[in-house]
Amino acid sequence: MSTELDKGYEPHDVEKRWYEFWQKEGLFAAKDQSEQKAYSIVIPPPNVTGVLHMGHALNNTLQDILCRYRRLKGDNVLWMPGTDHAGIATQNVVERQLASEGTDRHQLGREKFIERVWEWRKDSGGKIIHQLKSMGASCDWDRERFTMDEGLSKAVRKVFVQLYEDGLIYRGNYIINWCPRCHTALADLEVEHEEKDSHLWYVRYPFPDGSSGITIATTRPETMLGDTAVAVNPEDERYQNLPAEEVLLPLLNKRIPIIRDSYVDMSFGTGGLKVTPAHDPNDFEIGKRHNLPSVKAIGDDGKMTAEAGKYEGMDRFECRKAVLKDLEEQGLLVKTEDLKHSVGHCYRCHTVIEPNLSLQWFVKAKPLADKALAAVKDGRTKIIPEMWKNTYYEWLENIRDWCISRQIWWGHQIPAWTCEDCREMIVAMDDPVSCPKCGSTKLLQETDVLDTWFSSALWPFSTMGWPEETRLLKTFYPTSALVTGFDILFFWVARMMMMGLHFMKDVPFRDVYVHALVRDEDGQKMSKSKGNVIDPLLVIDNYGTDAFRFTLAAFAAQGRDVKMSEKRVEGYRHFINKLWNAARFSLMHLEQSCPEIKGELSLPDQWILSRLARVTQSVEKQLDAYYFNDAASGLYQFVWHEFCDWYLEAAKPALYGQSGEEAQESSRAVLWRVLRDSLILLHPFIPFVTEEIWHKLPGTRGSVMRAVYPSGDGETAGIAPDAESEARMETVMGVITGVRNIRGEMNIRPSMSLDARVQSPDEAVRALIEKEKELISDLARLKSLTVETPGEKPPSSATAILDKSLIFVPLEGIIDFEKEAARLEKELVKLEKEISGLSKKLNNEDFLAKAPDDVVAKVKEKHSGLSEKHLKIRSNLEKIQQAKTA
RNA sequence: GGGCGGAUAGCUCAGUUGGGAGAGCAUCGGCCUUACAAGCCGAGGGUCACAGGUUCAAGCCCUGUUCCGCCUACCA
Repeated sequence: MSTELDKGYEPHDVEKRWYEFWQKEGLFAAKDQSEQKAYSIVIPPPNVTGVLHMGHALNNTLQDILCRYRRLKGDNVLWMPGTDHAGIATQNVVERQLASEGTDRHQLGREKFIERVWEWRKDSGGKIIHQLKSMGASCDWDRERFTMDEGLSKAVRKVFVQLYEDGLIYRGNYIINWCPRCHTALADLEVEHEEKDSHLWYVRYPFPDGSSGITIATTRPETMLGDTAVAVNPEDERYQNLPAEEVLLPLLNKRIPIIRDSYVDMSFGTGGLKVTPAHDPNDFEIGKRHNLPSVKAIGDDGKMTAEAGKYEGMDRFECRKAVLKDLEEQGLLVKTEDLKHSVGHCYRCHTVIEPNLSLQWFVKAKPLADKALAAVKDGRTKIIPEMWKNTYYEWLENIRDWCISRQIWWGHQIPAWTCEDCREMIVAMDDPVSCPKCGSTKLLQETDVLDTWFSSALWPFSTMGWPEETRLLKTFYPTSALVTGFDILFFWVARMMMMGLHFMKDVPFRDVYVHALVRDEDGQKMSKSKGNVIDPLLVIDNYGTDAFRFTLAAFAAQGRDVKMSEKRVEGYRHFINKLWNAARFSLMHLEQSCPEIKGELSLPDQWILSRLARVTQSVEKQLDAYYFNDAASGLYQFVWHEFCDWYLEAAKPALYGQSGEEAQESSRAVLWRVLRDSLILLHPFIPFVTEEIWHKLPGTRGSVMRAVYPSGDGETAGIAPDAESEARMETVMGVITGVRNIRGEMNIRPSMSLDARVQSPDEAVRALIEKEKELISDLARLKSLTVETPGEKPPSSATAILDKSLIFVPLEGIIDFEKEAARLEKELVKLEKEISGLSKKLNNEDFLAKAPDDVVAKVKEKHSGLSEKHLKIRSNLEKIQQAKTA
């Protein structure tokens, strides 16, 4: 294989090639059983109807980083992929398809319709899986699951039956959230509330004799057609001695009772409340307390029922207008006020929700929630960042029963049958043939299906083969981590906790890492209607997957939203390219050999190995704690500013053989080592480019995914942080920077070689600079460098100060005295500010007495250092000013 | 109504034990220096939202205020 690299990195064919390679080599595969440490993550299953958006991109990048990192560390990693059947959403998609063909599901029939959905799924469902692959996701694809698969359906059924037998599932008539468009009940969570400008209408319900009556206030006048009472607070003095105990319901001219209930807020409106038990949860409760009949005036299709009299068949919003118009004409509309109130919408189709009385199935949530609550409180499951714990507690502590039945066709049909003869309810694992009570064979299966979230609540164990006792479960349950957005903390995470604890007797995951939302660059939520959506696939096309992934990781700080803009991705593409070119340069010097580090190392060699050891340690620490951004930016800093900017430049003479063969050998060895380790460290973040370079790097075999993860602890790795080399290198870099600074400020072209003199009272420093003379001269572009004890300042020279040393650059004929004076003055001002701050501390007796000794010593040292520096600069400035006037 | 988060350089944000205010981008100046102009070298830029408090010491801890964002709620 050629070791030549192209001048710029071209991601597209590289990505495709390596992804296929990884799959072919089975590098994503988990072992059912292994000596290795187990690490597992189940993917938050995207909707089978879904297309990849920024949220998925972030979510899966983070999971992939964790999984690739753990694999490199030698763990047996299972990343379980799959999709969710998304009952309502999928049914909607196929129904739209039918509509375009001029038919609908009722014409087709249930069985045929389900077939159609499966067909749709085969053809176009699961598109998102391919898109995840283009993100580089290293899921164990051979294990891909779907919530409607046979195995998972069995798990669903088992759970339903057992919960029913445990008394945790019941059926009953309650007010639920009804979506008239999707034609199904929804859980409370599935209703999205939005503040809307609306009105509060005051309507007079006259007494039977037509006299004054009671005026009520309502935001939904159409529901009055289902009113069965008017309520007032028993304490309300305005309604103490009424001439009648009934009023006439306008428009329908029906007598309804006046009831007294303390629920009524006397301060709201007129203190009169219309009661519609069939269309309002509160009214339903009041109705129960007072034995009121429930009248359903709005049907399941959102149109008025026969109970609505002449309004029958009218759409509910049309009816509102008609009712208001009629009331107005009859003089019963007393007044209209503006009112902001929140209106519930269907989270799937955004239709206004209708609270509706209906026979549904519910999960009794409290007993399950208590366990889920305890597991986080006692730390069996950790939520990261911690602030989400409160949100989790808050919800579980106030949980209400969960409506799980949906009046759609696509989903797990509820395994319940009613005997037509004796009305016995049968809930069973196997379809019953006859009624166990009366023996009748006339059994009718419940037509409702279960909420999709019911099946996804089982995901961590149903995907691993439960209810069978599989080896997979034994190896990987509880999973190590769950990575998810906070928007499904309740929908999914809390419910998985409840189900996992109930059925597996253990939490479903050790850690829950909750990441933020991806927003646009102005912090707005991305949405199609706003037109600010950035398509991840387009980003990948334009910048490459690695650049995109690195951007996501670098911005994924805990507890803060990720603001995404293409410009940022572009910035990180530059980083990928930088790495690419560093590799290109390195490979020119590495040729075929895979050298071993031996012999005496140069200072830059020692330094870069120490820095490598540090970044290795810190990346490990950061990833273990889910500080993705810190890990990413630490690597960025190391690769670009330490490896490329300093090490490669410093190592050039040695690499080009200008310092002898031995130096060339050892610098090659160090270069190889640093590049190799960097590739491994970077691989979880940017898998493609690292794999590509890995294969060009001599001395590597197979995939970088099979590499041994480096460690920076010296013991096992041979490299360790080395504070002394770092300090020495810092001094050297300080001298170089000092000269460069003078160059920059004096506008001296880089092509001009300079002389420099360093004066230092410190013998060790003089020796160091003397020893590294060549390196310094090279990087600072000096033609001579003299090292001496402090003495006379060379005439017409610019000065830089490094600790106790002075760096002079003689600029005979070049120096601009004005400029140099200004430069020094600026430096003085800066120093004075710092010194005065430190003096203030040192003059404070309390500080000296109470602060820890090491802090005091540090401040003292700093103060004296800066004071000395100040003195030197001032004397130089004086000389410059003399020279200026001379 | 309840709760949570945020306010730090022009922009986007780090700042995980209270002791140095930092990065990237943008800006300005200089460079085609044999990996990279998608680059290199250098520079400027801050009342850490506001007001108090604790402390020898506060971006960080406490109290209050303002403004943004989000979640939650049976507000007719």
